[in-house]
Amino acid sequence: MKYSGQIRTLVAVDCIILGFDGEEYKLLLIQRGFAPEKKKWSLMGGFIQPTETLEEAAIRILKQLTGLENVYMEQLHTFSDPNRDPVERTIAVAYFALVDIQKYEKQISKEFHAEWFSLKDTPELIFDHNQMIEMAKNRLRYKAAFHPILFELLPDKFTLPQLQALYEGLYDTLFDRRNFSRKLLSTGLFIKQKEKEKETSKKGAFYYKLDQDRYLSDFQAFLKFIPNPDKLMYQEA
Amino acid sequence: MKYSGQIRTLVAVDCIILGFDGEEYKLLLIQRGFAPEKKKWSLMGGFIQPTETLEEAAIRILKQLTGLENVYMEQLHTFSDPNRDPVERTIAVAYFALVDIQKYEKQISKEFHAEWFSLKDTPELIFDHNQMIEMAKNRLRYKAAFHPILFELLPDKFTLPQLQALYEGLYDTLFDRRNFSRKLLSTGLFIKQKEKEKETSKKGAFYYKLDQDRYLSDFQAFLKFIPNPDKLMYQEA
DNA sequence: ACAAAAGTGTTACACGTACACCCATGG
DNA sequence: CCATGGGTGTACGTGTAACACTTTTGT
Repeated sequence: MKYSGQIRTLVAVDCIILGFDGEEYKLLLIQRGFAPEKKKWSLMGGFIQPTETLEEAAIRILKQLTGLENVYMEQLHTFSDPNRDPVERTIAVAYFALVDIQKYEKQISKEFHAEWFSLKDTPELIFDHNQMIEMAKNRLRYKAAFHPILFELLPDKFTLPQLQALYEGLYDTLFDRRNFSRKLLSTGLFIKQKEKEKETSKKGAFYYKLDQDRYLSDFQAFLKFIPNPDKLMYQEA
Repeated sequence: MKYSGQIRTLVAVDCIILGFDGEEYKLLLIQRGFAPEKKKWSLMGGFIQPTETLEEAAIRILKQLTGLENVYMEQLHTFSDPNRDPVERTIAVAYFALVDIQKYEKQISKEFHAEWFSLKDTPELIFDHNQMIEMAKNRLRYKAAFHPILFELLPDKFTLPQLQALYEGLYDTLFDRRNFSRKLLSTGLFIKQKEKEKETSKKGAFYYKLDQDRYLSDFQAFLKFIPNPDKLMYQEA
């Protein structure tokens, strides 16, 4: 039995993959290998398969095209302009992913004509992909303001200066060193390491690691609006 | 020209319509008129048509089934479990809408077997609709904590006690009257009216109206996390 | 006159912000 | 030994939370 009198459409998944190289935000793009718009830069994308969910499709596509696995990913928005794809009507569900750029930088570039671009200087992309990226940027800014999410972009060990550069880059602002470190450390999410990073400065900066347990349990901690937020539970999904 | 070798699927739109009757949050449901699950309660839904966007489909469906127009609506999430609809694979894009329950209460109920249910006591719905509602609840709580959005649920004129009940209902908490009114009035979003509402109390409570201009321009004002948020622009879409 | 709900004022505390100094190290 | 960047401490102001009293009016 089927529903009658209704149209069926293609459903695509597009992944916005963001990284941070220590100085600025990066976006992973590929050169589209088939028509239309062949050779033009594009988000990683593909069509959903009969037995998988959108999440599974996004994970599959990410792995196929980049080798990346176990990365932070969330559904962003579904795009549906009837003419967004000139070939045939296609609904596109956009996901955005946050990855540790160093961990994967090498293996990616060769195999699939993939390349990291500066997020501030994104080329013109196919279809509505530029719009998707705009939305992803906004979502990330929004979410990072309340949730400890940006650590997904850093290596396991990172320094406070690195962390600060990460936040400063996202909001295009400068933070006071002292206030920044106090605020971040007061969350109790970080474990100070004994080693120092000595590449970038003479004194060296201590490494920190994320306290994974607290990270997972405190992810929701944010609401100033509610008097006693401790008693409430929030989750977006 | 078409993309070859790919499946096409049905795409449905489901609307989660929320209201507030002065005491509690309400949810508008209809009795499904066709198989499967005929007669079971369901969200308002329908299939996307060839030349419309998802947004347009949501607006169309809302109007067809309820007569409602010009209401607050935003895309919530896209659901894609391969077996979520037993008849045939269907991707569902959920939207949630906030409506002034009084404005439309009467005209709805008769025509389409629609009914308001208490949000706290939602019946068992078809497919994954209960899950959609859960997500809508969370999204609303999340968003209302930072954005002046709940006014969409109130009539043009409303009192501070009503407003407080609205917030208390959403977060299932009690607020201090004095602090609450100070905080809300300090936003400058409200215009005090000369008339009072005298039904519910002896003294009567002054009516307020939303300052539409400020409402639209201050909608983004929220971020505590960033030192000088005035200089930044945020928007989710 | 009293009860019930609306409206306003004050104070203490916490948090965010601004700002100055000390520390460690490589050249 | 000095320049550079990392780390810590303190004072001030703003905003939030806790709390008590007055006002209005129907019965």
